[in-house]
Amino acid sequence: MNRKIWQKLKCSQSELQLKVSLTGGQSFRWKIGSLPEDNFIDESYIGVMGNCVWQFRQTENDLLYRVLGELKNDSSNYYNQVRMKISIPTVVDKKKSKKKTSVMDDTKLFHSLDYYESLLRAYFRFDVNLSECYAEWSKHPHFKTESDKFYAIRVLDQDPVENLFSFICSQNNHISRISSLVEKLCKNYGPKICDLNGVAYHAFPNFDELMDAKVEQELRNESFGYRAKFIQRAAVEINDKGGLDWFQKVQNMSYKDAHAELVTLTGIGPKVADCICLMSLNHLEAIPVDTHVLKLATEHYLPKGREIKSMTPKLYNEIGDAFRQVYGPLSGWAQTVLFCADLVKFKEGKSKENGAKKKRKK
DNA sequence: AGCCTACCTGGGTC
DNA sequence: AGACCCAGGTAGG
Repeated sequence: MNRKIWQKLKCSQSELQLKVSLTGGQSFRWKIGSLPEDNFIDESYIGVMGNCVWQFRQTENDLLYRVLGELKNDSSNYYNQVRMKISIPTVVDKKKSKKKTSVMDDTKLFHSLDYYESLLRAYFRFDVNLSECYAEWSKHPHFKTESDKFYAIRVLDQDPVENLFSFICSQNNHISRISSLVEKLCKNYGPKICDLNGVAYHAFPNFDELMDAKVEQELRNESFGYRAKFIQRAAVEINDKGGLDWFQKVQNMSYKDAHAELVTLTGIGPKVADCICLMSLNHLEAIPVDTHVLKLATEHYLPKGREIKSMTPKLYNEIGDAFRQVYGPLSGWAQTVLFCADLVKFKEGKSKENGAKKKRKK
């Protein structure tokens, strides 16, 4: 099997919209892009997941994928080590291991095709039938009006380590800057996977790479601002709590207990804790309440006429409960769809404003 | 318990 | 040109 050959995974467009699922603010590692030799006209996405560099695109009935590069030593791969959902049929190529070839020249995949498919099924949560979910959630009028445009947005099942540190970076920030900070973490502390057209692709570092006291200053020099301290401290605290075993434990707790455990870490408050619960610890009833969701909640989910001065823990819980009441056990997924819809509308609104202003200037 | 303020940085507005 | 505002918040008072 060759890296250059596109593989197919059957998947209709009503079950997956790649664009918003990958770039709508859940993960910060997917970029629209292609290789110079690519000669298709549709959009493709390149990014790192599960210690592999992937390229994705989509046809009417299939998800197309290639693995452009991967870490040879993937013992730190969370899908293997932390989740242990997948048994790995590693392809051992004795000839290759004797020869000292760089990863870049290696055109052969390290694992069986089943392995990569299993990764994708887990990552995109293909066990969830999304059309059925949308039908159920559309019983609420707000979801029904929003979902026409924002179809088939999937909640990704991400690596908890990457997810946790990425969302520490997310506070008080735009997606574009969050992405650049996450890239810096990978570039400076993560193992390099391969080079493609002069661009180096790195896996996300393990938390133990971020523990050293000097990391805070290094990150400040890289313009992380006050998040630098949170990252370094959280890494130490995770280690003290048991590292990867701790992530496993938190995943197995009830949602409420997992949330309580996460907020004990420096730099993780209620909102980021819910992001982690929802996106990488399998607690799909978690509702991250940020400024956008607060707005949605007051407009559509809370009793009207209430004056809101600030976000208190009590109000935070009320909003989460209101969404859980309406959307049930996968309410965090429904909330993600609404959030993406609101985010895109917010952006469009801004660009319209700007367009109008430019016109006025003329 | 609720409310306030400081916190880094980069991009946009006026 | 140079304040000022804001962005998927959190800690500490």
